[in-house]
Amino acid sequence: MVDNIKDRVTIYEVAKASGFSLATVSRVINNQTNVTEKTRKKVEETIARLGYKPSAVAQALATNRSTNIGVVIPRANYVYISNMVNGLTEAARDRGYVLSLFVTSHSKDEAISAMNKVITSHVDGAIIFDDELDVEDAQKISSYQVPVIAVNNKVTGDKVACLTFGYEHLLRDILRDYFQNGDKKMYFLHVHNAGRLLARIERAFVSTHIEDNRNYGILSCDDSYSKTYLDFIDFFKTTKSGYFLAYRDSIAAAIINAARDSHLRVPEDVEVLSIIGTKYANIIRPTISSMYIDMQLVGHKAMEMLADLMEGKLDRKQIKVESTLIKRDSTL
Amino acid sequence: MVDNIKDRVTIYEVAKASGFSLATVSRVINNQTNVTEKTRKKVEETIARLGYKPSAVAQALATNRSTNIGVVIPRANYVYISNMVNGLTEAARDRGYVLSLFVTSHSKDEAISAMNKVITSHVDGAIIFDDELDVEDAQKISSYQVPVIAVNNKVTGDKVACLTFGYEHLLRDILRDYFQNGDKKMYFLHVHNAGRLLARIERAFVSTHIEDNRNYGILSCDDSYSKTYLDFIDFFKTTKSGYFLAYRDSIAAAIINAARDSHLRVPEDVEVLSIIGTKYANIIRPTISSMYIDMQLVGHKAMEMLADLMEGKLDRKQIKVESTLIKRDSTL
DNA sequence: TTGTAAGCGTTATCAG
DNA sequence: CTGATAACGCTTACAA
Repeated sequence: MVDNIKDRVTIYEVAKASGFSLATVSRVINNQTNVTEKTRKKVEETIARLGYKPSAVAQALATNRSTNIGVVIPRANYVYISNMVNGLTEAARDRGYVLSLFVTSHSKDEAISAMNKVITSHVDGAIIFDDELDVEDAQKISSYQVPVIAVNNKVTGDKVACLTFGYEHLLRDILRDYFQNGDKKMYFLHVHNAGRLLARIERAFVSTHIEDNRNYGILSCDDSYSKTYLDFIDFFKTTKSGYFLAYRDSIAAAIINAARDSHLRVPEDVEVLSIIGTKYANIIRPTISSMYIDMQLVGHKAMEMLADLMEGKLDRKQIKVESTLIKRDSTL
Repeated sequence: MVDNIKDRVTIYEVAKASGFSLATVSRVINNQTNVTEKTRKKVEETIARLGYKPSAVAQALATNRSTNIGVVIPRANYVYISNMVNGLTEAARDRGYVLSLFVTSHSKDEAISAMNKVITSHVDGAIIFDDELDVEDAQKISSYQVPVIAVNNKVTGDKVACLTFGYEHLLRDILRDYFQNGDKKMYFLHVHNAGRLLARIERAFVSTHIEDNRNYGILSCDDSYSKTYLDFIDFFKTTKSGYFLAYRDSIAAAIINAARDSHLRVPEDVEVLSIIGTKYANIIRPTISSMYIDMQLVGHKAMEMLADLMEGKLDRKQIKVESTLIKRDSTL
């Protein structure tokens, strides 16, 4: 076993113990070919015996590559973010990279400080999925020679590429289809400060209604299940029907539960569509129709783009992932 | 292979441009006191002008501290794990640490390889929450001078401490209480390979029943909503009542939905308790009674322990976080 | 095939 | 208060 009193074993000690030079040991570590099989064996044996592990820090300094990827996100525990992170970790691992997490907690200050840390951290590349950061920030970081993939943010530049989400198109289709066949007034659940994505979708909602000369409603709500539930218990005292577009499953569930508790039928009286659908949309009764993007896949794609960008062989610098409609029981 | 137009600005260039030495610039960077205000100003001005950011890699090599914490987890997108990770990131950020994520995908090989990466990565400490890793692994990593907090795994050692979850106690209380007042047969939902925690809880379930000379059932199920739902649709064709303990909310929801679709009443005919409760337990109808541990808090605690351990001032090397029962509508 | 030695960008220990 | 200079652990020409 390993002696745990002393400091880490270094390449020097391996060299000395094996009777070879630093360079040779280094070659063995890095699987270089120009080493005799005999030498390699001996060195590997001493490495195993001493329990030597190369220091990624020293390697990074020497090679100017850290094999670290920075990931900037507002929080780690939103379902769609953690799904993306999981996709990223898998794809990163397959390529030999390690992820470093930088969370911004939805504040601009934290976001700026996160960006600075990303730069000092000497990551080989970064994935940024954060509404607090805008085009300038992404470009700033790339001016430090850090290739960046911006998620949900249209940015381009020398070492910057982006992966955006396509919701508007699908939303317009859904709305126009509903204009044909549906009869309820449509409401958009506005959440204050819920970010660019929701804002964009809301704009699409509004403009489609205006273009088609339709009446619509915007309802402000809290990004919390309980609060929204209570608000809608109130709302349904006077309003007895409607088609509601909610940001996430939990908000959609709040509306559904409030509707039912107000003796309204879903979807006959009240229809609900969740914009960011997760697997929970399928568990809640009635199941919630939703727009869906596979965020694990997004993670994989983003990592793939980043790897290509780092190697300078990324051709398409803008990729759009389209959402799909998953029709369930909360809509007709 | 590197074709960067312009390399990063280094401390050398700042020194040259400002007319001071490396040492002085370094002092300014590190906010040392022994620098004239005038000098500091000048240096800071050049730093800003050149856009210089110190290299964390070089700092790490020089100081032998990376300000990185390794986090080993099976996946990033389980709700309770991502909650813990979010707690960790917050607590880490407050202490100036950055998290590096190592995911093991539930495989022993990946787990071993993750551990090796943790060691090579030169992290200042590690948090391990992974069932593939056992006591030896945690001790091995700590033999590399890496302080470790093992979550959900009782380990001790020089640089190792642990944070475990208390479910058994509460479970026994719940069961014994039910033995007094309840009348249904209790079933435990066994999920193959769902890890140590569930296995431990299952043992407590069985032993309590045996001690009290009670009849019980163990049902094997898949860790998937849809499969479990179908299984229970089948199950409820012959069995018309029961008290079911399910690992997670989604499994509990599958039972509830299957029961209702089989015209059984919840909780009158079928009672369900979720072991790892999340916020979704409160959204599903009927709301799901569950045992609960605040995983974000666990993240904070774990980081706090690690910080103390790293500074050699951790007194309690074993901390147990007790779960609480949240009584909702799926049990009587 | 192997060894020597010069970096990589910092910090830290000395002197001055 | 400031400046040389030697580490830190590894890679990589360049030599042998």
